[in-house]
Amino acid sequence: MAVTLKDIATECGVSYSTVSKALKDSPLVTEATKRKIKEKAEEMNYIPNNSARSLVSNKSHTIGLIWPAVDRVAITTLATQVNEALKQAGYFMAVSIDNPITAASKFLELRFDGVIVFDEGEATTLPEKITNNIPVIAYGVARKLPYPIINVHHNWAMKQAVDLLIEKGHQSIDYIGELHTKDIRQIVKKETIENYCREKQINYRLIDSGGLTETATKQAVKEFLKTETLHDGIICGSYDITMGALHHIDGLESRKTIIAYDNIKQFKSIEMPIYSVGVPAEQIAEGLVKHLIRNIEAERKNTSEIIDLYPSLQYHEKK
Amino acid sequence: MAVTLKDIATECGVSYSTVSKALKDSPLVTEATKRKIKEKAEEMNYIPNNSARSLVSNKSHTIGLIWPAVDRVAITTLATQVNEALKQAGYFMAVSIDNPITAASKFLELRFDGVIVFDEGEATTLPEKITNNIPVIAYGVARKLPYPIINVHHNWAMKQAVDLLIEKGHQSIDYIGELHTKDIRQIVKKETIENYCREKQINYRLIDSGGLTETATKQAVKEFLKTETLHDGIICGSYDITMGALHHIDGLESRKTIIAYDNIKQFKSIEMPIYSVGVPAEQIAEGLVKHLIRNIEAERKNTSEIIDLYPSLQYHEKK
DNA sequence: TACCCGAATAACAACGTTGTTATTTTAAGA
DNA sequence: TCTTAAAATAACAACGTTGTTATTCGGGTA
Repeated sequence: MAVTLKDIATECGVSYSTVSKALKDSPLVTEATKRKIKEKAEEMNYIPNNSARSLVSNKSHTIGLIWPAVDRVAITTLATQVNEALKQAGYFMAVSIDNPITAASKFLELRFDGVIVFDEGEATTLPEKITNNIPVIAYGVARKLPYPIINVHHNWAMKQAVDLLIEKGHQSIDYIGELHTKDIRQIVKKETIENYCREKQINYRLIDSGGLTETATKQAVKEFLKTETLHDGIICGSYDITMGALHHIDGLESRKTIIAYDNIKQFKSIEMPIYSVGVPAEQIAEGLVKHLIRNIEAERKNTSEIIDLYPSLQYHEKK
Repeated sequence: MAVTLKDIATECGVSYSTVSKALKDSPLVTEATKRKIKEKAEEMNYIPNNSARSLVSNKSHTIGLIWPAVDRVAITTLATQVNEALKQAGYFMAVSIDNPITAASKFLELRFDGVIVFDEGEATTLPEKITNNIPVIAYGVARKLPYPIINVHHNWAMKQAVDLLIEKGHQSIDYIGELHTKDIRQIVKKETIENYCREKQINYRLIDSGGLTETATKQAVKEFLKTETLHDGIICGSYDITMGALHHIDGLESRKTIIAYDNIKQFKSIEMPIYSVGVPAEQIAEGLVKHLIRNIEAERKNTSEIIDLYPSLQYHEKK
């Protein structure tokens, strides 16, 4: 069916091993021969067989990304960045949106070179039976795993946010975010606010956004405002939550300081200036890829390390 | 490194070909031997090598999905459904969010069995050089391609919507949707409204949502309402656009009829009852998978056919 | 002219499977 | 006990590559 090295060899009147060498620019083949072979290969639309290559070289130059919850906008940006970073490093990224164990098993069967997991807590833990056999790196909230995890330090971000509000003179803080959830990211943010505000002896309230979407938040804040008013120092748990809350915040209320948590850069077309805190997706992607590739190339066993990335504050004004 | 058939064979004191047969439950091996081998394989954590299998059988039982724009919610639902349908049919789905040509070339090298493309028009057309070598099916708006495309007939949907509004007695229609875009889906919807309303001699206005998001629509409709008012018959181009528009529509205005275009089923927690029109994602997924698998198994060449799926109207009320 | 050396190319083994063919083992019948 | 057929298992070729080893082919030198 498909064109093989042998077909090209027959066509060019050389042996197939010469074709193999020619196509990978080996110095063992004359320039003239190489040129002829390459032309012929192009003409015949030769497509290398990765299965055969992988069989002999034990390399597929493909990385599997396990991404069970394809929704969040922030993480979509991250996926794109990871794809880019991997491409740069000479690897192809194949995503599975299946459940983590199924996905990882298949990646193993396909002899991919490594696995990246968008970790969502317990349900996305890969068993050692799998992780003993392939380099893995996770992205998520710090926890003990048989493979490294990159942690964007949500609590450090929240502390920075609180510190800024204090510095700006706010004595009372409102945190708007998802409170009733199993999403570990949201839990960490919420709990950090609680603990740190107590520690700093600052008043705080937790306002449930009722979900991670703009719509949910808009509705929730509307309800909240029926009986209470918002404080001037506000921390929002995500980009979408910020957008939802902003429906009810007058752009001219310059007393207010709003800090949004997120990993994306563009906070554009917002009426009032806001702060954001988080690790840029690009930086996370780079970290994931760098660590994974290093482990692949060193043929190192997975370790339990936790790799911390520290968020930074940014100020956004409508241009 | 990894455990192979040979390792299991040595361990069990049989030949590797017997192990191969045992593991796939061939009747050529005694039950007792099979049991012993299977236990040993499990114990040794044997993971079949897909590269080797693929090399000899020319099957990888893997389908590549080309999905260059990982964002829209509706299409996320579809991806999940496609994954499910493929799994049901015994195939694994690997997604690439890279550009279509790169993705398809890699799928070819990896010797995947077929390709599904979420078509976005010209930029996502695969060249025959690729499509001559692997079964392909696209999902998008009907157009001539060297491979089949499943078309959800946006224009038929829009016509149904207009017909319903006419039937309900509305003489003037507002269409809220993305007007300035290269997204062919949006263009088709817009143009169908224009042409069909003219044909039916109905007044219509096109209101630009300024994008496909809820936020953009909310803002756009707000602007619009500063100088004009909405008609009672309203068609919204998507789920998110509907949500955006609903911010400005009083839940009690029962004179109004709102029809939302989308392929998802859940239009929940909406204040006022609305209609929706579209082909359910599940049905699209089923169509894609059925056609693709059929072509794979029949080893048929790709054809240029256009496969139409017809949308249906649904009524949604808050429960 | 015969010899040798290096350059160019060819031949071959291996990777881990599957499916076909060959060999061994088992048990039944005489 | 021997023969024979069937059942069980073993051996082998093939899939398309890569990397190593073997062979061939031209010169240049004696």
